Amino acid sequence: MEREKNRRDVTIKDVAKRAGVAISTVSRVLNGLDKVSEKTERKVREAVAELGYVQNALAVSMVTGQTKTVLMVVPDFTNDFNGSVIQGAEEYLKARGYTMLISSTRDFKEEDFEDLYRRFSGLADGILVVQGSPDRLDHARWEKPLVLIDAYRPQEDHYTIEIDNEKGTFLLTEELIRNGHRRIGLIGGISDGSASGRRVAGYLSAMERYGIPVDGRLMAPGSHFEETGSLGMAAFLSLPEYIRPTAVVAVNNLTCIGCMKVLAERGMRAGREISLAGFDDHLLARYSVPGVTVIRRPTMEMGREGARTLLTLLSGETPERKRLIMESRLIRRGSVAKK
Amino acid sequence: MEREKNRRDVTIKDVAKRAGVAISTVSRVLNGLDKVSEKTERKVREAVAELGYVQNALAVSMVTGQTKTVLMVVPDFTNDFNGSVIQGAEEYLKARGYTMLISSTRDFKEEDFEDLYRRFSGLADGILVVQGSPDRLDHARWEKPLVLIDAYRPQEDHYTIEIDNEKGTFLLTEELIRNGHRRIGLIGGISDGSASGRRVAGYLSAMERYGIPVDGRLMAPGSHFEETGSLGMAAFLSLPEYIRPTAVVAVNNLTCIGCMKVLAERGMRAGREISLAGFDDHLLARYSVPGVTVIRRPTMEMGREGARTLLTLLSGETPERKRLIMESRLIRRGSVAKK
DNA sequence: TTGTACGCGTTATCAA
DNA sequence: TTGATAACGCGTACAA
Repeated sequence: MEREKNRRDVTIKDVAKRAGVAISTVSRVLNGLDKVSEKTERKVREAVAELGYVQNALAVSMVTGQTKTVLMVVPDFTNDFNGSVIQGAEEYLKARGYTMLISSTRDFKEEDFEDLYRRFSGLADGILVVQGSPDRLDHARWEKPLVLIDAYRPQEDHYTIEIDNEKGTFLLTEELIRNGHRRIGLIGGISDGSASGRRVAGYLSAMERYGIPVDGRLMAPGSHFEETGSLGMAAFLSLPEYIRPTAVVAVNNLTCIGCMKVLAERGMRAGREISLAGFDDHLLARYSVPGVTVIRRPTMEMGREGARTLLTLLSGETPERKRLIMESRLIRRGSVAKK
Repeated sequence: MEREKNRRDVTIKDVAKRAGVAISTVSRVLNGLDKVSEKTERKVREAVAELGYVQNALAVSMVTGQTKTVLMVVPDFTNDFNGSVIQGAEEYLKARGYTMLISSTRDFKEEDFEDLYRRFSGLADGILVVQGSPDRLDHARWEKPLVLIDAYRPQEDHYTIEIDNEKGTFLLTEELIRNGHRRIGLIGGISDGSASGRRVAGYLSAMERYGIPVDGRLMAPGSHFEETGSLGMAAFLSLPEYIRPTAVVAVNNLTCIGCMKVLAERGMRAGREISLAGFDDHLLARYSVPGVTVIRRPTMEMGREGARTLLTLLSGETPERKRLIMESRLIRRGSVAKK
């Protein structure tokens, strides 16, 4: 069935006729560019109000080449880290007259992004990507401004908003060590040169720094999924006691949640049978009893700064730096027990 | 600074020239409408491939009057109910060639929506609103297809995707009663004729059904925020013991979380010092120890069905019913103790 | 200071 | 089966 196209919306032409001026005059008033006499300006504004005219953004985009729209790409919407980043970005963009298109891409495969680029290149002025952790996309095919959030790009081939991931796991591991733990497990993480790899590195460097030999059996690498956490924790718990870690570092929020799930199922508690420290200050970390020691990232702010950087790029200016590394901090809670 | 407008993208004109045909012919091939000889079709496809032509969606929208875009409005992105609904909707839309614009509106005030309507009426074909709970917007100013998710519209003035909210709190309250509780508190909810009011109603009708007099001191109404939960729970805990509720129903996920926060702060646990039952199967309900008895709603599916209904509307057809009431179920966990 | 007219990339109508 | 061309709504040189 056909959708009528001509809703017979009020156009600039109608306004011009009503105000008794040319459409170019209306345009000038609307965009406040050239000089317009007060009298005509008033006439135009009245006509606009009376007719309830609203600019057709599509038509504007056609001629200006700008859409005033930003595309945001996230792995999914159910992860509260992503939700928070989106929130920060959306508020910033909206306040500046930008509109946000959004798409989720669980896989972050090269070809999925090719599709995205194709579909959105005409629709958005720029793109904001929250990078699922193992990621090697080069994004070279997207020719417009691009900002990556939560990505690790030491080669500085793109603008990025990051935190110091290595430092994060370093601090977590150190915190465990300082509480007397030596058999410390690491759950999740993939040493592939991405942000995830930095977290693994942080664990390793803390161990080395404190002279604790790393035991391969206490490392359960994997993608940043809940299941990685559950499997890892379950595996650790079934190790003979003399090997079993007394404390665990979970590499991100999902793996941390997976760990807690297993503990819950077995009637165990973090900080009692085993200590736990993780990334991101999610609901469960904050309000479970005991709370979980975590690295808290400025999630909302990361979204906001990503948006800010993108708009700077869009305005034709050059942001101060390619990599913006934001502060995160260690939050101590009861999940870490003295040994 | 000026952003160059002519990225000199490949246009349909370029393809036409390269293929040695008229642009109208290229358009026909692309849209597969009229008959085109195999030979010319092949020529056109080759030209498209060689030039890497991609349609300018804006220009298409200008002439067709359709944007193939849907606007989704949510109160915020950090609430995992919203995240899950978005996920369901976005996947459905994307799979059908639709693009999703998104905007968050914490307030759900009439005037904020007026703005939204204005800004997006030219940009989206339809709108999908996840309604913050106390809501009386009539949405009359939005003239295109509209679907409300998680709204209560007995007057059937809009298409809605709902669950039976009254039944939800009824079941939760009943569950507490069956476990021997009689002094049952209700936290959150506003009896304003919206979905929130139905939840209050469910509590009241369960109490009545089981012949338990309702004590006004055990009702802590309020908006669906975390703070309503914390304040309510704190207030209950400070009541003298002979009045204090032995169990509490939290009216939504945030209020439930607020309750748990207070319990955590005081070293108390749901199911021990006080029983707790709530709405929505969030992280904390699932994995805290003990888990929380909740009504689980089919969140992802609600998003999907909302999108489906909207696309049905957009295709010019009429959905089977105005109100789609989806099934939710009670999940029993340790937060409810026998009395 | 204001108006005319062209162009943005596409679809759709009408001829050929 | 194909081609030419008028919209779509707007911004903007350029002319007046």
